[in-house]
Amino acid sequence: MGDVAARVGVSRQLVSLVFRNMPGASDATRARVLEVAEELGYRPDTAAQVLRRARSGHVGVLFTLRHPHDASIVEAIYPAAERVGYDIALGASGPGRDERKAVESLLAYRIEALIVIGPYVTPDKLATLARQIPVVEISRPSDVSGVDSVRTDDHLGVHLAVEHLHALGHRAIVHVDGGDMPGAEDRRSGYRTAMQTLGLDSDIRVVPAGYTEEAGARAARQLMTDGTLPTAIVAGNDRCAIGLIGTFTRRGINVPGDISIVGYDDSQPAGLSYVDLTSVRQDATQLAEAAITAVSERLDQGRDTSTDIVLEPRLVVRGTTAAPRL
Amino acid sequence: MGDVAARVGVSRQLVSLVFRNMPGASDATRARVLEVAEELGYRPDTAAQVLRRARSGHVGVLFTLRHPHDASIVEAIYPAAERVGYDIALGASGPGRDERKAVESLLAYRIEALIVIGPYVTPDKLATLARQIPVVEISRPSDVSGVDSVRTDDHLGVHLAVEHLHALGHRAIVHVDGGDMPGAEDRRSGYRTAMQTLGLDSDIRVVPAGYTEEAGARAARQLMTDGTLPTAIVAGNDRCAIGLIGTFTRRGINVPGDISIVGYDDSQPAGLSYVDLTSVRQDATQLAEAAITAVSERLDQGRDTSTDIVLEPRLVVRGTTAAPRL
DNA sequence: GTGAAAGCGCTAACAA
DNA sequence: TTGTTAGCGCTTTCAC
Repeated sequence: MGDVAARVGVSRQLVSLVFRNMPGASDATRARVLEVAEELGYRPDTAAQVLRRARSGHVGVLFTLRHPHDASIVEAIYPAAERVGYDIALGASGPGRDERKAVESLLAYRIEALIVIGPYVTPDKLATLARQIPVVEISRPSDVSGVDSVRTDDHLGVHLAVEHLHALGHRAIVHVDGGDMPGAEDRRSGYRTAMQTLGLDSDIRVVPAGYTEEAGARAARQLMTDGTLPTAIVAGNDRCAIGLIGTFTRRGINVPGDISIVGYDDSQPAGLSYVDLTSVRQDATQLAEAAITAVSERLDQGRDTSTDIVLEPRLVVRGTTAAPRL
Repeated sequence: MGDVAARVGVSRQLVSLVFRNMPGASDATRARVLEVAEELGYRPDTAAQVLRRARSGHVGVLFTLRHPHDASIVEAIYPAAERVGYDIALGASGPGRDERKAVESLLAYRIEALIVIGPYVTPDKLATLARQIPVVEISRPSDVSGVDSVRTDDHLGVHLAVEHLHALGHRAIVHVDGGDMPGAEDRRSGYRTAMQTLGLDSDIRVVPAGYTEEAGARAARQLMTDGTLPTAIVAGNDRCAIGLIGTFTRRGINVPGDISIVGYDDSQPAGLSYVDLTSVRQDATQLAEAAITAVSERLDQGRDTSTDIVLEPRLVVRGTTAAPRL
């Protein structure tokens, strides 16, 4: 930095101002500084900035690499964070890296807040974290005080799915659920109340599964073993739905001819031409923005009460749902 | 840190030693320091460490969030890096975050080397980078001097796939390729020479596609339009294979009954029960370890020549390949 | 717009 | 094992 300053013939703090886009330097000087910096290959050192500043300006994001929908959220977090002036520090967890280590490492970077995507952090761990920095959990209603949550209205989302199937003429609608994954409980209860509202109490049936293709595949096999298939299924999420479809199709059961299937998330695979899955859309961009907004409110506006932001889901009708065969 | 030292009744540098696992502190003191640190919630500040040390001890990893196989590699990089004492700084690129920004930000963290996973960095950009720090490219043979590369022998991998199909009795074997994606060129040429070696010159046919499900789906539609289908396909990668299978299956073409399909990567979806895809395995763990080894050789052993590490692929036979229908 | 001075939290080199 | 000293690259404050 000294080199740049010397070469341009200005002071070091002027160079610092320029790089931080602060007022105090003329446009000409600004341009000159940037030009010389480029020439010299100078780049401000993040570590030094973080060390010197009172605040690090970094928000940690804890995520797993396995879920396409989570990946979309991570992607959307970057531009959202940029808009409010925060940098992102990524922490991956998964086999080979437990989330404890990932969190420790993020904290060592002095992150000011943590956004948690995905299901693998226990509530009490979150509570401990929340005592140190603001924590926002995406996709799961947080029962932990001090932790904000951002999610879509899963109750309503499943309601939309069930209504859609009912409108097509289905009555035997099964819910293949997400077990204890984020949002699964709300989706289950949404299914139950929707069925009741539509007068289908006696058709209520929940098959326990999970948020993976393999869980969907297992549920499909179980349904086939059990005897008569339902005419429609609301799956816990898209991955589960895809596992169901793959398994049914392999056994000669046609989707949507023999059975209609609705997914949840409207993640990238749902839109693929040969999948063409009817799904409940959880907008990744909206979730990301809401999460960053929650962070910014805590950090920049001094909010100190928990918030639970609930976004509205939307049903995206595609080719895996049709009227039941008569 | 001062607090911890004071509380234990030792010097600050002793505390520093303990946290860096350096010799010079007795076991008893070590335990006491750790205990008090825990109690006080003390954690060494990474920014300060990086700033002070001559070397940052960080290796950057540039990746996209879209490919399951890349995700597996990222996961495997963590334990590999830990073993040689490096920390990982993740930089995601994708829609919402271009790789230029991602790289800039990693560089600003003073990373000592960069591992690039995936295809989106242009060779001349890599060359520029390689002048600043060691760069390792995973999955693609690097044509850029100064850039190391780690990959599997794609030529051989496809050869194994073609041989397997030939042994089952196939002759009309098509390659649905990966376009200009990493490794695609080698896979194409591997296909050609394998076909020639087996005396199937006249059956050689390459359909241009890409590394995504949708590219596979398009290729499948094109093959169906073209008239007679081949009896077997070697796909550019697993995602492409899955797109092929999905599209064929939807049109009533049975896999492997009507057509056998081999993927490439042996990524997570290949092993799913209802996919059960025969595929060429590229071991993510091995790739990750080799990449870290290459980094460590440059950084710790002073290697200054480029290296190109080629791992051996292995064919994993599953359910999407069978003898052709007579 | 400048220049001087201080210090973020840590590591390193050395002598004790 | 300890204390001392110095300084990583930057931001901040203040008087000019």
